[in-house]
Amino acid sequence: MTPVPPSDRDAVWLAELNPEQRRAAEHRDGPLLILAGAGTGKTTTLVARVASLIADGAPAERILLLSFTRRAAREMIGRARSLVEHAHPGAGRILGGTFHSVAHRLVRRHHAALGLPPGFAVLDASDAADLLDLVRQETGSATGERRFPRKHTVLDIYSRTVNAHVALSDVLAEAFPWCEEHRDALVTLFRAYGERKRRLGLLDLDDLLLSWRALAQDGISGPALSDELDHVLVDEYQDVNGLQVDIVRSLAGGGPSVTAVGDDFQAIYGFRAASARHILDFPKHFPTATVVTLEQNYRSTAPILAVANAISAQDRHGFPKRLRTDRPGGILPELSLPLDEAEQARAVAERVLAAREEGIDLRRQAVLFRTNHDSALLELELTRRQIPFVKYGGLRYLEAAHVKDFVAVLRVSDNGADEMSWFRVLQLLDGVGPMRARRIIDRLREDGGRAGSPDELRLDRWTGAREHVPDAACAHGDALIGAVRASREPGRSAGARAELLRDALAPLLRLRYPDGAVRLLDLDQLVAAAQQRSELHGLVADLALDPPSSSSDWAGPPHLDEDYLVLSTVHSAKGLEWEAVHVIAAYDGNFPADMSAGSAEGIAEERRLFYVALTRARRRLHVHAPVRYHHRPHGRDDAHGYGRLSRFLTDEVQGLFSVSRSAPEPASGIAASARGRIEVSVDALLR
DNA sequence: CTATTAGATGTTTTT
DNA sequence: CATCTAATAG
Repeated sequence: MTPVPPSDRDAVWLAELNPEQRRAAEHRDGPLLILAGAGTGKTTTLVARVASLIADGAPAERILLLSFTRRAAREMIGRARSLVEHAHPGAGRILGGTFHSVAHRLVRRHHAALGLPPGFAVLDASDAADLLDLVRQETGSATGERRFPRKHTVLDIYSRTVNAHVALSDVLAEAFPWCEEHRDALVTLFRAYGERKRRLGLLDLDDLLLSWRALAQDGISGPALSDELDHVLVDEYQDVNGLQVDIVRSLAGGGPSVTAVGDDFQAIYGFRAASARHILDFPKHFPTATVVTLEQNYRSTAPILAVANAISAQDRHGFPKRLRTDRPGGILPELSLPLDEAEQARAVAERVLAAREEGIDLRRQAVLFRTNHDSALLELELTRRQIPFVKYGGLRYLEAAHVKDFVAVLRVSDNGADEMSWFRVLQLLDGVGPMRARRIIDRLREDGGRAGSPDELRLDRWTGAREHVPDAACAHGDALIGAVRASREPGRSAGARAELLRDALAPLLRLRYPDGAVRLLDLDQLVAAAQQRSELHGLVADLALDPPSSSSDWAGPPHLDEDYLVLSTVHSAKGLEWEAVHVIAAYDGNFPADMSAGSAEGIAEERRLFYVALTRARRRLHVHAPVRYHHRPHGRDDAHGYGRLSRFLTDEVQGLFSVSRSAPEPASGIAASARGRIEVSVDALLR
C-alpha cells in the first residue's frame, strides 16, 4: 500500500463516499438513522463515520459498535479497527461485538450487582434445551394426549416470550398454535427452569440481554454505563427486538448519541421476535433524528437489480426504495428448472465450475438456501467432484457427543454448581444412568446453602456418594473426581487444566464409543484453544457465544490459502456478497416456507428473505427450482411431490431471467424417456 | 436400574 | 439425522 501523507489521510476515505454517504459519515449532533438498501455501501459508510468521529477527537474506546450476527460483527469491527489503525495510529480500540457478546462482557464486570456468582456459566441453545428437558423430566410435567413439544421447540417458545415481552398464551396463539394444549405445563416448566438456572449459576443467551437491560435501566449502574460512551452505532437495526431496543434507548437516555443502520426490506428475524417496526419507529423514539437514505447500489449489475427491485415492488409497506446503479452491462440472471434435486446438484456444480473458468474463484461464489438440509445432495455432488466447500450454519463441532462430554467436564471444573454438566459427566460411567446420576448429585449437593447463591457440589463427599456407582465403574469414578479436584488447584494454567481433564476423560470415551481413539483427537483442538487462554472460564463462555462453525475453524491459517465454495443459509449470508450466487430450492413451500405461508406477514418476511438472497450477487445470479422434490429430506423413502415455482417468481419476474430447463416437463417426461428407450431398441434391431 | 434395540416421527431461520 | 417410545434382556 502506498503511504499517504497524514494530512491527506482523512480525505481518502471521505472522498470515496457519495454525497448521501458522506452526509451520514459527517453528521454530528443528535441521533442518526441510515436507511441503507442492499449493497449501498452500508458498512463502508458506518466505518467511515467511525473514522470521522475519531478524526474529530472522539476517543475510540468510547465508541460502541453493535451488530446481531457474529459474521456481520466480525466484518464491521474488523474493517473499522483497521481503518482507524491506518488513519489514526495510536488511537484506542473501538468497542463492539454482537449484542450478546457485549452483554456478556458487561455482565461479567457487574456480576455482583446482578447477584450472580463470579463463576457463572453461559448456556448455548442446546445446553438450554437440555436443561429444560431435564427440568421437565424431574417435575414430570403432565404427559397429555398429544406429545409434548421437542426440547428445542420448548426453548423457542420460551425465548420468544422473553424477547418479545409477550404473554405465553399470545406467543402460543401467534406462533405455536399446535402447542397450545400444553400451556399450563409450559408455565410451570418455565418457572422451574428459571429457578434452576439461578440455583446452578447459569445464564442462557436471553438472560444476557435481560441482564444488560437491567443494568442499563438501573438508577445507579445505568447512568454509569452511559457515561462511558460517546457514540453507539447499531448495525442491522431492522433485526432488533423489543429487548434490544430497550437496551439502546436506555443507553442513549444518558448521553451517547445513537446511530442506527438498516433496511426495513431486509428484516428476516421475525421468528426471534424482531420487527421492522423498530427501525420504522426510530424517528418516533428519537424525535430529533436525522434520516439519510442510501439507494445507490455498488454491488450488483443492472439486470440483477432489476430482479431485486421487481421483488421488492411486490410489497408496498415500509420506506419506498429503489436501487440504482451506474455499472454498465451485466449478464442476465438465470432461472434453471432441473427435474429433481439430484439434477439441481449437477446443474449447480456445473455452473460453479463454469464461473471458475471465467476467473471467479470458488471463494467468491456462494450457494444459498432456505434451510440447512437443502444442500444435502449438493454436498454429496461437490464431494464426488472434489470441489472444496465450507458450509456455514451446518453441523457444528460442538454438537458431537464426545465434544459435549469434554465441554461438560471443563464446565464442571470451572463452575462448582453446574449440576447439569455433572449429570452428563456422571453418566459416562458404566452402569450409571439418569437415576443414579441424580442420586449421586443429591449426595454431593451442599444443603442449607446461603439463600440466593448457587449451591456448590462438594466433591469431598464423593466417598459417600460413590456407593451409587456400580463396583466395576468405581475406579473410573475415583479417577474422574480426582482429576476435577486437581484441575481446580490454584496456579494451574488453562491449558494444563484442559490437558489433565482430557486425560481423565480419555479412558471413559474409549469405552463408550467404538471409535473412541479417533474421537479423542477432536478434543485436542479444544485443549489447544485452552492453551492460548489465561483462564479456562473465558474459553467455556466463548464456546456458547462464539462457537467454531466447523472443527476446521481451529485448524489454523493453512485453511485460508485454499479456495473453497461457500455454502450458507440465507440468514447467515445477510450483509455479505459474492461475485456469483447460486440460490437453490426456490420452490413454493421453501420460498416461502410452508410454515410461514399462513399469514400475510409471514409471506412478506419470506419475500424479504428471498430478496436478501438475490441481492448478495455482484455479477452472476443463478436461481434453481427443482420441479420434483422429496418430502422427507432425511428419510430413505422416495416420497416426493411436484412443486410449483416460488410464488415470488411471477411471470413478470421470470421475464427478467433467462429460463433454462435441463429436463422436459414432468408430465411429458415419462413419455419422453419411454420413447427414448423404444427408439434405442428399434435402432438396435435395425442394426 | 441400565443398556440395547427397533420403530416411529418431526414444523426453519440465529444469538 | 436426532430424538423419543416401547419392549426386552441383563
